[in-house]
Amino acid sequence: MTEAVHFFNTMDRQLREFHPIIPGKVGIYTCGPTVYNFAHIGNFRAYIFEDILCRTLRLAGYEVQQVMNLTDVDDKTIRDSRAENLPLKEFTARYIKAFFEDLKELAITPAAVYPPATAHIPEMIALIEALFEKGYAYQAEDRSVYFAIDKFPDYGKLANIDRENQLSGVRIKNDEYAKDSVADFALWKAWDEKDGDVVWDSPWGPGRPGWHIECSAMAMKYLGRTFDIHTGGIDNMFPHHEDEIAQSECANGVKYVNYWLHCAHLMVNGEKMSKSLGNFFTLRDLVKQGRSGREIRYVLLGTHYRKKLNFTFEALDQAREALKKFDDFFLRLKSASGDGSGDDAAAGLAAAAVKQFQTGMFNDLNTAEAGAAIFGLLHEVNKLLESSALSAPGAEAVLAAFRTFDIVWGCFHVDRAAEAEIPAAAAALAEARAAARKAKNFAESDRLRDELKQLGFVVEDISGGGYRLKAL
RNA sequence: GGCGUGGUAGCCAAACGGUCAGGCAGCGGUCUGCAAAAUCGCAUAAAUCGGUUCAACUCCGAUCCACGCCUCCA
Repeated sequence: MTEAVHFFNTMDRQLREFHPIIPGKVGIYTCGPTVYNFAHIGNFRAYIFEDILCRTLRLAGYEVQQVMNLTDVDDKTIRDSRAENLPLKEFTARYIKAFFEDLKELAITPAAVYPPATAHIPEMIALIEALFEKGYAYQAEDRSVYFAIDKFPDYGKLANIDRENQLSGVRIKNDEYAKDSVADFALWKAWDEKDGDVVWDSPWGPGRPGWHIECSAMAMKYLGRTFDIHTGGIDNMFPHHEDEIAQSECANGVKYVNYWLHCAHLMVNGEKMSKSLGNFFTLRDLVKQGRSGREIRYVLLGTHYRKKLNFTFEALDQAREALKKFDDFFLRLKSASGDGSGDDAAAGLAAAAVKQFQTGMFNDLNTAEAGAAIFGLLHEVNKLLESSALSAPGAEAVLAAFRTFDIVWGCFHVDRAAEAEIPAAAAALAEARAAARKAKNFAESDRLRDELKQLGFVVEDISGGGYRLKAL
């Protein structure tokens, strides 16, 4: 059983109910990283969006097969590996490793497959051969192989690009191109000196695949000639995705993708964050500054994926406060020992909140609406806790709702295995403070509280004489 | 030049033609030895100018501003 979900399909710019090719199953292809550097959080905005998408589909009852490629051969990987005098494979391995570490830090659920481009050269060659047979590919004087976009009348349908108008102003160096038309893109790039030892044999001579063909070949290998969802950053829409469509549909004669979902940019100080502009933070930078993956995840999922997100440190501060609030809430729930008179109410509130949460997420991933459901539940249940109306069963119903939220949001960690370990020294101080307090020696108890703070712990008194010790 | 997106309170961010978004921060009260946490209450909106309508933040038009794609980019 699956529930109805709606997505905005870039192809026709409409909100559409999602219908998979095979009932109950979804195949998703995502353009992954080019592994020539550490990914920055602008990149991770897209990966978080895709993670949220997959998790939402799972919540709706789908079995999700996500494929994310690793572009481990292209102009930049070759350029930078040579600059460091490293074999390409060794160079990219470093960033592949870093990428997976970063995914883990952000609690991104791994895709089913991460196919590297260099392991799929034969598939790419086969695809180019098919394009040759059907007359869509040609080899130019520079020995590279190009796709002839004039042969594909649908070219531009995704990005809504009109070739005639498009090409006049921008590209003036027509004469420098060996290809027939300036817009034609490379399927196979003939070897040149700059490529060094990065080279494969092909029916057209030594060289390497063009970037676009990598994705087409791997997507259809793992998901079939037509699959459900293709995602990526909006800047990949043209030309990359447009080119994928051209190659794939011309080679196969069938529709390539049913739903295209594109994520808007992450901005910093009002400008796109990108490697080429140099205005980027890597995840590592932020972690080094004491920001957690959890906080960053919370910030990145807070804005609707089709809207630009302006990244600020203030937003990270806000995330920290909000998450702290939830952590505290879970602790109080777990030790709820009221009279139980509010348990039924809590269960009802939890069920309603889950429903609203789903309504939001299933409506084109409206995280803001889902968030309102989450905070609403927090607020109402806090009142029940305040009046000691909640006992274990009621509290458990609420915790269960948060586990459901976390299927998608992945940042609450209701059942984090161990709470931060309390060192013996801190526990002793807290005990001493409790004793001083009991003896109404408040000067001493305040002094001990300050000492605890030095150790990184906050102590909160609970009415009735108890206290709670929390890591700062 | 072509194509496209957006401008909501101090900050972040939704829905919706008529009734509350939500969060963070702030202010006042309750609780507390004092705090903290929680809780109750409060305030601050819809770039500008027109139009449609009984009614517009929500629809239409114009203007201004910002940003993106058209070239490697999530």
